[in-house]
Amino acid sequence: MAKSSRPANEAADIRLDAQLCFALYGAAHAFTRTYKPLLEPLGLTYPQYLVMIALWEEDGQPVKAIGDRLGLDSGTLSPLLKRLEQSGLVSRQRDRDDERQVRISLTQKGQDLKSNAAGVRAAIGQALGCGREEVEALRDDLIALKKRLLKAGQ
Amino acid sequence: MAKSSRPANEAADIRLDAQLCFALYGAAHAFTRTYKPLLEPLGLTYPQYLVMIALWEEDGQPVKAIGDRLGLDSGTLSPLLKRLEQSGLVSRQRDRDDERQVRISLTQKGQDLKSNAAGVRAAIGQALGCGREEVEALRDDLIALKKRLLKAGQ
DNA sequence: CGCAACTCAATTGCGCACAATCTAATTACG
DNA sequence: CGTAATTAGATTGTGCGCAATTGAGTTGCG
Repeated sequence: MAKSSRPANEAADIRLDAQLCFALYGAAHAFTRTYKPLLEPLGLTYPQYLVMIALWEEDGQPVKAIGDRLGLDSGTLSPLLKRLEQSGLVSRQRDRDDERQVRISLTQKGQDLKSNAAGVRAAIGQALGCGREEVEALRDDLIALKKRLLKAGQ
Repeated sequence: MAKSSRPANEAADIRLDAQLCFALYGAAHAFTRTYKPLLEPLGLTYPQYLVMIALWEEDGQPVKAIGDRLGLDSGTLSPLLKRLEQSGLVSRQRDRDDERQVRISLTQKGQDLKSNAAGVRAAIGQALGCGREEVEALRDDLIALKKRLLKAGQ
């Protein structure tokens, strides 16, 4: 049974609260708002933090690889990486074997920042305020959802 | 047991794929990418579509109410609403009883657009490619997640 | 009443997101 | 070999998202 009042024709229910996309939109914004005060002391925005994680996982990646990893293109990454460079966290150098590529490397300062990330992660865990299993289940559902959406768009 | 290879200390797992926030970030982007070609014929962006849904639910709302509903502030809404006005979908007029407020009303064209929204919704349902129950469960999890995050940030 | 506190909307400035375009470098192929 | 097609990254332009500020309007309180 439906859990609350519904229009007669369920298929046409266009209300915001009925829609998965709106719930996703709101939850994503809530997440970045939660991160903001945690990342501010590190001098990072949330997308910059994602790039740093990608680099902590594997240093020296070309821009393209980072873009594939995060689902971003050069139009977003080029200026973002330039800001990270200005912050002294990464350096950028052309690959000698393929001069089209620009490899992004962590500076010492960028590597050192990784230790702070554990604290951020812990604070987020607190804010989530629910068990690891729940979080992992939701995460996996979202990954599956993303795959279905991307596949549907070819 | 863990479902895949993991660093020794699970609590410190900072990998992108381990994180709920990244899954959420990716799913949200995948959603707006799925919407984009569907909304383009209507001349709407995804956030504009959300505003239109809010107005189809209740016409004549002040900017503040729309902002509360969508979690956006006037810095985002003022220019967005101006664009909707230029598209001929809404009109804006100051409330006579409280001249601080600007009420947003649907034009005839804005009201007519609602019928197209059903098609958009159906196409998204196709792209989701999974049962209504699953979608609703995920939606409710996300709404709960959002509430927890916002509460944690006071 | 009169002034302080508050509320609403708009604006400015910065950063992300993405389409479209451009340049340079590499690869494929005749 | 040489030209066409492809690929990487940067740039430009538009729109969202949000903090901070501004200014007009309203409310509260002595």
